Amino acid sequence: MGSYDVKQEVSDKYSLRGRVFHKLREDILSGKYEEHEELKEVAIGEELGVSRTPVREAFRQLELEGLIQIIPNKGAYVTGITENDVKDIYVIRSLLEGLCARWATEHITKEQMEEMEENVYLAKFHAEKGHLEQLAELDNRFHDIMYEACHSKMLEHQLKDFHQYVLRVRKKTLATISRGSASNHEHELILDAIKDKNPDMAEKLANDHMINAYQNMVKSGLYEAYHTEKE
Amino acid sequence: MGSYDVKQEVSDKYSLRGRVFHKLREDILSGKYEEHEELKEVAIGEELGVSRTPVREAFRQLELEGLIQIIPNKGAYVTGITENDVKDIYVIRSLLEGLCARWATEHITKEQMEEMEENVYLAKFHAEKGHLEQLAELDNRFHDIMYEACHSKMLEHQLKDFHQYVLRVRKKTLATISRGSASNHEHELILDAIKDKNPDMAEKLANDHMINAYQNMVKSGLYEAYHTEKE
DNA sequence: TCTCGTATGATTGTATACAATTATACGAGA
DNA sequence: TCTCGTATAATTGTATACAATCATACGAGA
Repeated sequence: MGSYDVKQEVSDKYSLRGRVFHKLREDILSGKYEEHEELKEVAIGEELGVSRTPVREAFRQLELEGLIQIIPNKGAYVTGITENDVKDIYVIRSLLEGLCARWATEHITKEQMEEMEENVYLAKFHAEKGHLEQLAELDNRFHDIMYEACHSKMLEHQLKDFHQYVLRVRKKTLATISRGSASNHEHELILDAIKDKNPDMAEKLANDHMINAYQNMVKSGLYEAYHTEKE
Repeated sequence: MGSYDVKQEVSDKYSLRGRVFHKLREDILSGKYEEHEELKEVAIGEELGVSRTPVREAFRQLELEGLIQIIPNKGAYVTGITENDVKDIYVIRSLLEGLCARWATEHITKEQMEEMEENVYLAKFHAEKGHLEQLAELDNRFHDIMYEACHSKMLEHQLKDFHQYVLRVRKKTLATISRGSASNHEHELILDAIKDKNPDMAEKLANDHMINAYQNMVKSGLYEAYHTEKE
């Protein structure tokens, strides 16, 4: 594990606040709440069986993630995530994943390199066997390794944030073996570029990898099925 | 104002939580606390004359910003910001400001364009007069306009976050008239590229603008004077 | 002397009570 | 009927009380 554990993993799951935070984020991202809908502390608290305190703390975090807007002494209103937001995130991620790959080329450790190789090798196996669940897991892990390997706390933080943000959408996009297989092949190319100490190539490949992931998502129509808003 | 007011402006200044949040962020960024130093809720509360509740909520926000790390049932520890972090932020910002300029070229409104022109014109005046304070203010505003003009909630959010993050450092870098003047000239070039509907040029100029800002900061030695950590 | 377990204190997690603010409803006056 | 002001209710902001967890100190036993 990297020295910088992303927030969700360290302070969550075992606290009420963390559970509330994740539940609300999931609900907002999955479209349970209407845009501009008001979230009331007591209502959420009762629904989840907790008091207002953890709910309030979760609200503060959601606000910082841009998922809700808190107007002092008034209320909390969901901001939601639109199709355009997702598109924008993928373009931004494309740039940052490229930078990450570039920096990883310079800073990756022997251990990280070995885990990447193992990851790609294993993924190839699961792709052939049609193991979607494992494939998705390995895909996540590949990116996490690269985030850690880039040796930049700031960049790692940003990318993990975005990754979380689009996780639900992304999960569905990998739900086809063909994309999963293609994705893993792209991972392999990025890995080779890093091995060859070719930062330009690594950056470009990582750029393309994100764009491909997005375009596949749009093409496959899985994304539209997920979001049902009118734009 | 844009449709998406950044969090700090909406829910702060008038709440204890907001004040605590800003105070702690300022203290952490300015190096008041040692790295890995523990922040205790009651101590902070007493120091600022508030109860634990607003302190806790501020902690949750600081954690999400990556400035502190909260270990459940243990404590909150400052993460701080190193020279490397600042360098990374500027590189990341360089990419994102470039993307922002590109998108602004496509989406800027007539009103935003006019405000940009006015901004550059005014800044030229204040640069000649040596008005540092106004120059810094206009510089901030120029970037804010561009963030709004790019018409991407996500990108605007990210860039405003980073902007806040390095604000203290940046303020000092503009504290020389020569850089302020050069910076404004670069703004003018970006503005011209946007006016000419030349996204490639706008992107490249915005990239360079950030890199220049960072290099000037390093060269001038203002940054080293600010941070006193051993790396 | 060392180790381990227990007890005590400190600190955070959560719930609740109270204060402040905002929204709404209702009625008086024009 | 309309407007405005007041009263009331609802909601958030803050403080505090209590519960749970963790760290430390101390002493019993080997």
